[in-house]
Amino acid sequence: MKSTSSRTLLEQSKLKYSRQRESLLDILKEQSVPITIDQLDEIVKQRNLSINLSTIYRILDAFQKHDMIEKTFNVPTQSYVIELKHAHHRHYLICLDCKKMIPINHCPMHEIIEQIEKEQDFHVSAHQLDIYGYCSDCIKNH
Amino acid sequence: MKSTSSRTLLEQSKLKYSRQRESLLDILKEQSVPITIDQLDEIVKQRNLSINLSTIYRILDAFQKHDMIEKTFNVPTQSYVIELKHAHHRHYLICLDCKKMIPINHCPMHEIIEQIEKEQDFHVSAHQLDIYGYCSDCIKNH
DNA sequence: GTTCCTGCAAAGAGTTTGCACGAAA
DNA sequence: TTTCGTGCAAACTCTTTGCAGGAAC
Repeated sequence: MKSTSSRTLLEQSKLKYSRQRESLLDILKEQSVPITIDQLDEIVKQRNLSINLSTIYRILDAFQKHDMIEKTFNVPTQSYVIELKHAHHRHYLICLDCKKMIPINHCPMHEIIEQIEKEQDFHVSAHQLDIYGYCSDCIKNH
Repeated sequence: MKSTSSRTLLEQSKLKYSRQRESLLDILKEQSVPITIDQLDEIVKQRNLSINLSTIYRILDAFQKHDMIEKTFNVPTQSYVIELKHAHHRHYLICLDCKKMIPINHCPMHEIIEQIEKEQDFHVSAHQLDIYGYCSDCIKNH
């Protein structure tokens, strides 16, 4: 399975091409879990891509405005994390010890949200759910 | 129903008494929904309580370490919010328009968490859930 | 040729820290 | 008397902004 090229993704999102935008999209596509802006900047530096940090912020803003990424808040590390939007949105188990993020495959919120919309006079359009605890590796080592 | 005095709450949490700590606890106890550090500072100023902002940060740290408050992240406003811990933890419907936070009375996560602990090798100890959308007032006005 | 993206440096917001003084126990 | 909380100012981190040059279309 070959994924859409970053160049095409930019076109589809009606964003101008630039080397910097392509590189950041490439990096985000490789990630299996969300990363911080700091980690993103680190990867950029490791690969000698030479992208200014303020440019990274501006590009992430553009990606967010064009609905290409999700920026959420990771409580245990107290930092923002970024991920490309997936066809089906994801939730994570977050280990309070090693800070690892483990995706949950199915979003368990559908029924709950239906119920809330019925009971409360509120139109739901999104939600955030994170679950904290300890992963099997960290439980073993204690 | 009279709530425990802030002075007693401090004793129970094994924190030294101070005028500043008592005042902040008093303010937090009055709130029906979480508030930002900025809003807390505003209330302090309105009441001429004269508490330095760095002291507010230090006191909130102490409260958090002693498990007296919850500090979460409010996505629509992109800011931290603080609330006293309740006997039963709460989740909120957050209006993307007026930013109002509406508490949900019952946490709907129990069964979901049980299922996750069974399926995945992960010990759950906490979770965060926020639901975003539009409240009835804001729907009316559009 | 026009638009808009980028690098750089500087500014800004929010938060933390060192230190001396003062209050609580 | 000892411990520790507080105010103040300065430092620090993360993020945003203005501007001039350069790349995309």
